[in-house]
Amino acid sequence: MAHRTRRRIPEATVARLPIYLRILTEQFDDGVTGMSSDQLAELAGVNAAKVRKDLSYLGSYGTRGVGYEVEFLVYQIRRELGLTHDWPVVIVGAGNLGQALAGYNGFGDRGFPVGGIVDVDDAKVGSVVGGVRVRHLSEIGPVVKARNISIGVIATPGSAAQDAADALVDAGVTSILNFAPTVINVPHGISVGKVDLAVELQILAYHEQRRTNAAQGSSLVSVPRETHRGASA
Amino acid sequence: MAHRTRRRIPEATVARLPIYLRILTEQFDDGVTGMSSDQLAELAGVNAAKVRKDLSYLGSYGTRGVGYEVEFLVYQIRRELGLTHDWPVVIVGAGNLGQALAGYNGFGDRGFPVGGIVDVDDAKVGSVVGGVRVRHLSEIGPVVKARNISIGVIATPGSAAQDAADALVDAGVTSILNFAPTVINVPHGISVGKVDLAVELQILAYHEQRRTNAAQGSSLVSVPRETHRGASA
DNA sequence: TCGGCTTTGTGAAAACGTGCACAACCGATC
DNA sequence: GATCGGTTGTGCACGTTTTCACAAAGCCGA
Ligand SMILES: NC(=O)c1ccc[n+]([C@@H]2O[C@H](COP(=O)([O-])OP(=O)(O)OC[C@H]3O[C@@H](n4cnc5c(N)ncnc54)[C@H](O)[C@@H]3O)[C@@H](O)[C@H]2O)c1
Ligand SMILES: NC(=O)c1ccc[n+]([C@@H]2O[C@H](COP(=O)([O-])OP(=O)(O)OC[C@H]3O[C@@H](n4cnc5c(N)ncnc54)[C@H](O)[C@@H]3O)[C@@H](O)[C@H]2O)c1
Repeated sequence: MAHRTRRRIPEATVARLPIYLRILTEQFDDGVTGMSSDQLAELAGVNAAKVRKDLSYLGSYGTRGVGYEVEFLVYQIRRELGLTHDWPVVIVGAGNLGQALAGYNGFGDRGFPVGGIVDVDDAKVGSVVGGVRVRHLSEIGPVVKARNISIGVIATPGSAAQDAADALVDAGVTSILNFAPTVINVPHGISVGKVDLAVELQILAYHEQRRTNAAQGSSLVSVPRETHRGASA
Repeated sequence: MAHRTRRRIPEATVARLPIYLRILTEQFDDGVTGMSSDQLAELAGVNAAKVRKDLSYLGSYGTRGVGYEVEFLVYQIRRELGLTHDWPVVIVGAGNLGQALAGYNGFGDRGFPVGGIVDVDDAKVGSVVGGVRVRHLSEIGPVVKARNISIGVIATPGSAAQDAADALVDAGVTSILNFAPTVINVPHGISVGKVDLAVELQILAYHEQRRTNAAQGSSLVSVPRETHRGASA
């Protein structure tokens, strides 16, 4: 019987499964066939209970008193994440980043081969990067359809990111990974992931700043902030 | 009234402040001087109440019935994030990614100039990328101290990431941004951020897979991970 | 000064995520 | 076949984050 609702995995868990997967794959390649949640937790840098709860969403695939069979777990995680087949991606923007990504093997190696690259710059159209010929943005539709691509990567300047997103959606892509430092709007039902370097660095800066403030200031400080009046600054 | 403990901003808020900051800065450059939480929320793709609560951690800097003064808010966010001065970074690994990062202006433009690059490959040591000369990893200590660097970026292969992290920590760096697909161990008190391409793509693959499963299966609504924009408006 | 309109700031509730603790269970050993 | 050490799977309590909803507050025109 089909379940009434398809098992839904918490977003936080989905974000950790790829990490478990990578560790388990490495361990298996090293000849490790079985692991406990404690060992996996250690390698992943998380709590063991969290590992068990995460894995429990896949089903009860562990053996009490023993642990998990690595190969089987790899298979289950791959299945759950939809990694049983390749997901070709199309890259929009063949600049520094786009070229680096296209040439990066860790991309195709993990089941995400570059199925196409497009740009608007005629100087770049026609050149070959990472073994793929750069096409013009206007050809994105056929490119996407030819390989049945559903994931797009935006590597354009921020000012062109929304255009790129629109073009991707028009072409039929339903998931987007955005490297441009811009919030993009997409219709309902399209998934968007983002990688924003400046945000990551600024988060680190915040912690750095707290650290130094805490070190030099006395620990009892309260910030005497005024009620902010006419701060026309 | 006065809190004994230093104001602590929730991590989720810290992660959004850089986005608000970027939007506000752009708007200010476009001549916008005032904004309501609704407008900012629209541009940031989040809920307006969340914007207000986030900003309230900085203090009460809005004006009821009017909104926020953009320039003042920019100043306050920058101050809170510790962006009132530059944070030079040291890059470990001068390969494809390391060179792309070093040559990327959006890095220094936002207050994170590349203060040094190190590698172990003698063929790369001595060359100049992004205006900075590549030094040997063994010189990382002096490089870090010379410019009082506290943030390090790992752009080595995964197999060398832990070594790179250890070298960074030894050199005195207290925050690390890791681009290698490896979990790194660091002593207590060191902040670590990570950017993992494969993880992001695999999260998208999961949602893609659910979508297609749902389409052929029952009529259950799938909830995308991070979709913005209402259809109307 | 007043009242109507707008928007903030924030309590409180709901939703989500984490970690403890332990019963249930497995395999091994005697 | 009973006992034992070891590990899973999960109920529960706790912490964090999001969202709602509304009183308080500012602005403006009458
Ligand atoms: N270079 C890095 O190390 C780095 C790191 C992090 C983030 N980023 C971000 O990645 C994006 C790209 O960076 P980059 O260094 O590759 O820039 P780049 O200028 O080298 O490349 C941008 C490319 O996009 C193309 N382009 C412009 N408008 C387009 C459009 N509408 N459709 C298709 N292509 C279009 C341009 O022709 C160019 O080839 C930027 O948003 C940047 O902020 C770059
Ligand atoms: N290239 C990309 O587009 C891309 C994208 C995302 C993530 N990554 C990740 O970034 C990392 C680097 O990728 P890359 O393509 O630049 O690889 P790369 O092989 O081009 O460069 C790696 C560099 O690190 C140096 N190195 C090796 N061991 C070192 C050590 N112990 N200390 C200092 N330097 C050392 C090597 O000499 C080399 O110059 C990898 O972990 C990769 O998975 C790359």
